[in-house]
Amino acid sequence: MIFSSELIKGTMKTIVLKLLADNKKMYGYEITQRVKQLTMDKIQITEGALYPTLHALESEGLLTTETEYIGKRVRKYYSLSPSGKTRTKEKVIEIADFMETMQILLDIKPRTA
Amino acid sequence: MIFSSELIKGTMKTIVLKLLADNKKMYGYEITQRVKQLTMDKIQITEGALYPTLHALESEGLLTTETEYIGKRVRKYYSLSPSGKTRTKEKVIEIADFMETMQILLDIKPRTA
DNA sequence: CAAAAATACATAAGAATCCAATGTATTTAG
DNA sequence: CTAAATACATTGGATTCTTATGTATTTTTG
Repeated sequence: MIFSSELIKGTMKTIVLKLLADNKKMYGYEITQRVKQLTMDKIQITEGALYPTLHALESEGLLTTETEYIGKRVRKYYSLSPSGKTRTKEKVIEIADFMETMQILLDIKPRTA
Repeated sequence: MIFSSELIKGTMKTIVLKLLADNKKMYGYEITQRVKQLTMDKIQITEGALYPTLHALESEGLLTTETEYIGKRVRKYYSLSPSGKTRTKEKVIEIADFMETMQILLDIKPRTA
């Protein structure tokens, strides 16, 4: 099952931020592949969605970039800025809280891990 | 805390459908108040968001309506159609699955209820 | 009782966000 | 040598919700 896109709306930024928090630096294509792998293909971040998001986060000052050349190919690495780290924590907490609220509202029992 | 609106995007329809599954019939204003109450003010569904959603669900054939007069005031009740009931189950399962995936991705531990 | 708040419906313009499609270019695998 | 994978990016469009506005009735409160 691939989740309908409207569910992913609103979580894109947080997913990207969280991955960068766990991995120090990543480049765009790597992010799409990592999400695909971590979610067992349930969430597919397309490049048309990712790159605008990365640019938006960068212009908000949450990300910094460094460019590397792999042969002749450009690779653009993204990392969290200090404010990016703070914001990531806030956003993860917000989603966690939101999901608890939704579980009550939709009467979903969380699995005991 | 009120959740940033982009999180709620994509869950509106499911919230409305689930409330109707639990309550047989409800009217618009009642839905906004119930959500507010059930979520302890964390989710506020505005009327500008709700009515278009209700009309969309109705035109998809998931809801049926009946009008009542309370004094001179119109009250429009919404109920699930048979296909609405089916769809509600599907959508709740989808969100439950999505939330589990997000918990893995964001490394969130679900509370043991 | 008059004014304010709550109840109850609704629409319209706009912002935000993501998707699909498209484009370019390099590298690797068959 | 050709196809697939890697890697960047933009554009137009659809969807979805917000803000603002509008109308009207009923209830509460000073």
